[in-house]
Amino acid sequence: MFAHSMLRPISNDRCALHSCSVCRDASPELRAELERLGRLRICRRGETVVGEEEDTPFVGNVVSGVLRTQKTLHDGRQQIVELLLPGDMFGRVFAHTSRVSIEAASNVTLCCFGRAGFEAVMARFPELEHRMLLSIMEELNAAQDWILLLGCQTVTERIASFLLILRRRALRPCAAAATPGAFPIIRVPICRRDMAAYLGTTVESISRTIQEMARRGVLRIIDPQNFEILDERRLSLLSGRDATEKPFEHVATRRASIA
Amino acid sequence: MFAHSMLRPISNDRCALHSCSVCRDASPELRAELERLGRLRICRRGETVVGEEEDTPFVGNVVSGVLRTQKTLHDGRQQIVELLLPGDMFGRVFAHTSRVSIEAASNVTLCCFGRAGFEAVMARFPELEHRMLLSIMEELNAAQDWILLLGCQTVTERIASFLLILRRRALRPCAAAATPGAFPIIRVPICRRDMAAYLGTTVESISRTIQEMARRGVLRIIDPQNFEILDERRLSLLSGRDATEKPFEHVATRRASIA
DNA sequence: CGCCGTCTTGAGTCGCTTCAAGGGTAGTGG
DNA sequence: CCACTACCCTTGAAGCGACTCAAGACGGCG
Repeated sequence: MFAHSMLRPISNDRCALHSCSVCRDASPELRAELERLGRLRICRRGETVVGEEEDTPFVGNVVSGVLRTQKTLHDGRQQIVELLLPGDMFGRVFAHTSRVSIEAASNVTLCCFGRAGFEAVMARFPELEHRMLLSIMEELNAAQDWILLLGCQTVTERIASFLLILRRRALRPCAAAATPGAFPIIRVPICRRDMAAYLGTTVESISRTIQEMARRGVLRIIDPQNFEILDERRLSLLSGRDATEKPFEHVATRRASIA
Repeated sequence: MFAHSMLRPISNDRCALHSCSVCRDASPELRAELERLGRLRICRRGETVVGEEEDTPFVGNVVSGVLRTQKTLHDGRQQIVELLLPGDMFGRVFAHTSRVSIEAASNVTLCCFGRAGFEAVMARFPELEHRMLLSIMEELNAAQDWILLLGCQTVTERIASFLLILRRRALRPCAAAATPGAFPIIRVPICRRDMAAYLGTTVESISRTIQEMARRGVLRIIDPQNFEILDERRLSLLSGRDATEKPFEHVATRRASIA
């Protein structure tokens, strides 16, 4: 499996992520250490980077493209647990076997560090271990937010939330350079099948819901992966997470109306 | 709110958790430090320990009882994100505002550390920071497993999984002393409403499903919180996570039959 | 060109929620 | 001590959101 991938020293092709992820604000010594250890790797869409319940030979971060981490039930049902965009880290330090499979949801470029080597650097640079702690806490926050989404939101709300999350990420300073000035455009970097596996629904429901949003003038479908947001306010309301909503309707009915 | 709680120095009532959680295997100096900092606190069922989006004044671990961490949508829908049992830690170090509300799902005893003080100890004892990293990674694993459960399992599967998870926890060496020899009995430490909010369903569905399991001889209902497992094999099959299931049925239909 | 994967759309079905009602038990106060 | 309230759990009936199944359009690639 690894034989299919390209591995080459980072020195030839410098990692562009100095301003993101683990390298951001790192002390010069630490950064030098990481650059020495890092190797660029290119994977094609669909390729498996680390298998479920497999050893984790390396950790790293996404340079370009999208990685998905997913779990599979014995009968074949799959759930995407995390989408990793440029700047995100993948792989678990100190975890000998992975609890998820990590696969390329698009063609990706990765910056990989051998796990053992990375852990050795962590031991020598407490700032790196601290940074990892914060990074994993952030991941945990995102996971718990996803639990809320899957546990008590409708398909419409999930899709609206997802689009808004993508939008927020795209507007972050780090990624802004990649899409200059294209504010009302949301680019979904994955196919419907992955959206469905991430949002806990089906491709058909996603298709129907997005078409319905377009019919109501919330967005315009440029092509299946690109949307122009026409009414951000309404999209936010559809997400069920709008702060300006009536604060408390008094105690819970579990489902919201689709309005 | 805090005025309702009892706070007293741990020295009077020694924390019984030397063998669990952060204190386990800690060096004597670190343990002394933590004992100095820790304060026992008792909360009655329903009490809020830390509110959503509030400051986190302390972190700590559960001594007895059950804590729930939950998120609330603006329209009142709630989702329990985590159940914290004896030995589990609550609160986030380095996180100034909590992303969840932490509430007592039963009467609980907590061992609390002031957050600032705890962080100071972490700075002086790298072993503590490392231990926290591992602990949060474990939490992340659990959260991602819950995403799988909520994203693609039926209500029956969720309930069976939940019961088996409780069972596994009860059998852990740490907790085993508390329930000696009562192997086939599962005690559910929370009410139906909390189960529903944790499993992403409704009290009615839970009630129906459990009654159905009893009718089929999978378990016997001793009382609403206690069940005797009559057919663990079948319960495991119902959970949809049995390892001995046909490994691959070939690609995914999203829902499983209820068999 | 023909195959394959992706996306869309329609029709039918069903699992689960919603709504409604009843019994049981704990806690409270007269 | 006993009403009285409140909450918890259960059960039934009805409705609906989302899934399943099926078919067709579109586009890329060997």
